[in-house]
Amino acid sequence: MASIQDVAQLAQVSTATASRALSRPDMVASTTRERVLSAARELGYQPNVIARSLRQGETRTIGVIVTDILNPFHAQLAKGIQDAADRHGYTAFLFNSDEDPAKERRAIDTLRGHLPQGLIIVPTSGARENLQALSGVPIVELDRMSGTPGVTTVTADNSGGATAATRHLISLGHTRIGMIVGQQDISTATQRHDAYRAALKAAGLTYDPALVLPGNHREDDGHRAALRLLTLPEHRRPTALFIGNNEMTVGAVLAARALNLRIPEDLSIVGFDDSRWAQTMNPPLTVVAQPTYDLGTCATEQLIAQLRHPRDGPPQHHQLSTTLIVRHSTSPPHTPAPAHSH
Amino acid sequence: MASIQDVAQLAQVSTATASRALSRPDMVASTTRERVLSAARELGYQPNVIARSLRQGETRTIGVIVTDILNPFHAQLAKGIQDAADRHGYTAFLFNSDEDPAKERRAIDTLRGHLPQGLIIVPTSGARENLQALSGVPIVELDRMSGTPGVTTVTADNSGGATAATRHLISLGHTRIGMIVGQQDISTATQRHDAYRAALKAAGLTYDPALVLPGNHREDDGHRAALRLLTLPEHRRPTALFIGNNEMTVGAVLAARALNLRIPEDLSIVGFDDSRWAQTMNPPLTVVAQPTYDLGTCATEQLIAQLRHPRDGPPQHHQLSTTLIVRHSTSPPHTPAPAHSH
DNA sequence: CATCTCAATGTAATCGTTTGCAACCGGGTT
DNA sequence: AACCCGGTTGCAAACGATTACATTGAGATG
Repeated sequence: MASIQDVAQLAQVSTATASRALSRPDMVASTTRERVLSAARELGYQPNVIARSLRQGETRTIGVIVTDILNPFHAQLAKGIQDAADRHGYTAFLFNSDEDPAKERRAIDTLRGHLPQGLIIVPTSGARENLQALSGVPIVELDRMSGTPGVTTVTADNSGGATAATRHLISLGHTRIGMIVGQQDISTATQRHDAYRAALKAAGLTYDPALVLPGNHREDDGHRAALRLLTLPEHRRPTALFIGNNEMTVGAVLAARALNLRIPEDLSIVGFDDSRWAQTMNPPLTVVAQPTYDLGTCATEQLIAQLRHPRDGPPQHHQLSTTLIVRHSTSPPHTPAPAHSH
Repeated sequence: MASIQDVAQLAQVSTATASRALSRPDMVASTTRERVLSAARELGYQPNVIARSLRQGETRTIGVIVTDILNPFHAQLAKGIQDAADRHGYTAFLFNSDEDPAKERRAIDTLRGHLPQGLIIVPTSGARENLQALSGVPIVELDRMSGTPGVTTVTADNSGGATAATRHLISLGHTRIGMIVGQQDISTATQRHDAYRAALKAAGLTYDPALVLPGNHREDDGHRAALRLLTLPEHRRPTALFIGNNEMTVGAVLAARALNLRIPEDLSIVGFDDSRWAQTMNPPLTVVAQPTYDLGTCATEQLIAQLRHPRDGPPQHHQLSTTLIVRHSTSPPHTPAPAHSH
């Protein structure tokens, strides 16, 4: 691999001038500049980022840690981040924590050695502790908030989305609305849960804890939880489910199918986060859509702005709006044969 | 960030001993070693990978370029690669070419500056040219083969899969089997196409070029192609479709639905590559499944083996087997009302 | 014509590590 | 007592870029 020494030698100048010709064109005479540039071209010279980073103390690299790259939601976040970073001349280093604090810790340590100039992270429940190892590096938390002090956050309007979802079900006439909620220590889960509860209350419906089950964000958690909710005795079984994340929604839909419940006739379902799957499943799923790709780009823009002009002020919190997309998995509840006239 | 100098100073040794204590424990007296290690621990020392790479000329980094991280197939490849790389102490640098040779070129250039020790790539049609910039770096082509000389390849058994898919449809009694095939210059597309053709021939069926349409691997290509095939006059319309990749299959299914064709009664469909979507769509899709994650890990193992023991022999070609999974999107053709008695 | 100025270039230090080589030391051998 | 040996350690040179500072030379100024 050609080094700048080779370029300098071929162009008959010192490495200093060669370097300047390439990165500070106006500091060198035009004739020499040409000589250097053509030498570089001839040798296929590509600057050694490693050496440059070492000298300059800046790597033009940002770290990215998501919890599950196989989840299309995260894949899309990652793509938004990478595209935006690329536009600004930064390289994004992508890691996976698999929702496991220990893996997150390892990712952070590996990252640290690479001297990232900033970090965008979808935090696990251990993030608050793990992130202490990275003091001095600007951090943007994406999608969730771990409560780490001083970090900028970029999230979706979870409350608004959950409120809209719950109101939608209420307006259709549902009174027994179940919810499958994510981990208690993940901000998105609690926000959605709180909003659901508030919306019920605002409509004068009672909040029934028996209709709310926790899950660990994965498909089988959704499956298990849905199975329990949907096998309650007929008069207590929820006629609608609001499910707190995309993966669990898949599990819940499959559980409903396994029980031979028709959607939406026997059970209305609203999921959180739109996806290819939600659009093409049968029937198409009513969901709260998030601006996923934009969440990624927004986080990146924020981070890079911060790298350019280091802030002192309090950390910022950006919230992108969500949209309820009504498809065909929701309808008025099917009133059971023996009319229940109050 | 604490450097090795700080550690050395705190432990009252030279940087040389500090370095050795950390990376060549047996070269230093146990008491000094302890002193250094505890100093390192106390300072939270994390070696600067950049400086180390510069000195050693090896970065313990491998580049990864896939064509579309949003495609679950590629996301899974990426995960397989990252997990395996991690196990061997390598860091994977992930890039996206978006199926665009120019972007692939840029990714390679960026990568080059980071001095990756090897590259795993799902090549675009321009790869053969683009890869010349990386001479000297071991390369493994994954999923597809660009024809670049000297590179190791790790692919799925496309021929076997396509053969099984076609035979399955034939054995059900279909005689007009259409195919939507990927780009001509991508090896997976041509292999699947050739096998399909051969299987038809072996069964004594004629290959009808009008039933074979090309697509660019994306959903809307599949949609468009399927629309054209399925609106052929009744007696020429295919009763079954074999579709050459996962994204296009989505488009084709949606096209069939738009035309109110029932699957499998009016149209049998076999897709290539399994997915969550294929399993949960209605009806569940018959597919040729690929060992996606394993393709990723296999590629990584191959690459790392090569880094350890540089080869001179001819490049190796590994092929992982595929499996036909029969679900409910395929059935015998529905004989039209006016019996077509031979 | 001496001096000053400024643009263009070169010299060499620097970033944090690793590592070849030399130095040192204590103990065994001759 | 001189020598050697092997285990520890330190000194200093790399790696490839950038950049503070020194140098050069040509043209402008007095």
